[in-house]
Amino acid sequence: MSKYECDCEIIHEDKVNEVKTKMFSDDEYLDLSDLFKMFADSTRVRILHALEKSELCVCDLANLLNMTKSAISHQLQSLRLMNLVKFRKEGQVVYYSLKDEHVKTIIDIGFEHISEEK
Amino acid sequence: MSKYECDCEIIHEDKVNEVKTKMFSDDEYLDLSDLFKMFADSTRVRILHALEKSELCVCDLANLLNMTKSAISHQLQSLRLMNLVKFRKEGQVVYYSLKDEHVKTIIDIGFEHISEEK
DNA sequence: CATATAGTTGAATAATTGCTCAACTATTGG
DNA sequence: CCAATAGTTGAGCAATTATTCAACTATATG
Repeated sequence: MSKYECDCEIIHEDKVNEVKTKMFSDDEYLDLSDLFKMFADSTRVRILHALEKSELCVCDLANLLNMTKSAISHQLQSLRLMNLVKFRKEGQVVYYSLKDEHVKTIIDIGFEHISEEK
Repeated sequence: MSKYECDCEIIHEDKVNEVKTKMFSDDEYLDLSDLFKMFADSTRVRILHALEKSELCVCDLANLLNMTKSAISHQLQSLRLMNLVKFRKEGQVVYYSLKDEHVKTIIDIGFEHISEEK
């Protein structure tokens, strides 16, 4: 079917077919890219990096990043939906923290990559 | 200065100040989020995952993903700019491959994270 | 109960961005 | 030189999205 929508001939059919067997489903790539979208905004990555250092409330994050509570809260909702942060409520205050170690590992490798560019 | 733009009081000033000393510069977070933008689109992440399996030309990728050469080429330009892929030209054919191991590591941890959600 | 603060939420706006389309370059083969 | 194919590139369109704004809930305190 690819042949009908792609605007060129297969150059290396064997290689393409072999790679095709090793690829995942479209849904898995969509899930994966949705996950990385969380790291693809500097506000969210700053939130994640801050939470890596300490549990913080919305107000703390707003002060740290010099942004409104609303802006921070919106981003925290996205991060919650992607299972990257968890929270606990104590009175009026909602404390956020990282859900697991994946976040730290991903950010660390990212920093490693951009450091090597220089 | 934060006090004038943030719409709330600092709740935990000590924690916030401590985290502040551990944070990186705004530019570094911008670079980092730019890097993760490359993984934040399902087309690009499929290209990267395919190149992890084998060196491929633009035509191969277009066939594999059932997209036009133009769309693939545009994405490859972005990936080149972010130093994630390299290429070699052989006649009319341009072969792309991954530039280093960071891509594989980042994708692997991403898959690990979304697999654990189920 | 009234007030103040922490936080959430939905709509709207502005900016970003992925793909298409058309035109272009480069290389190969007749 | 001409035709065909691989690949690139820029403009434009459509869709996505980050932040703002205003209204809202929830909790604590007097």
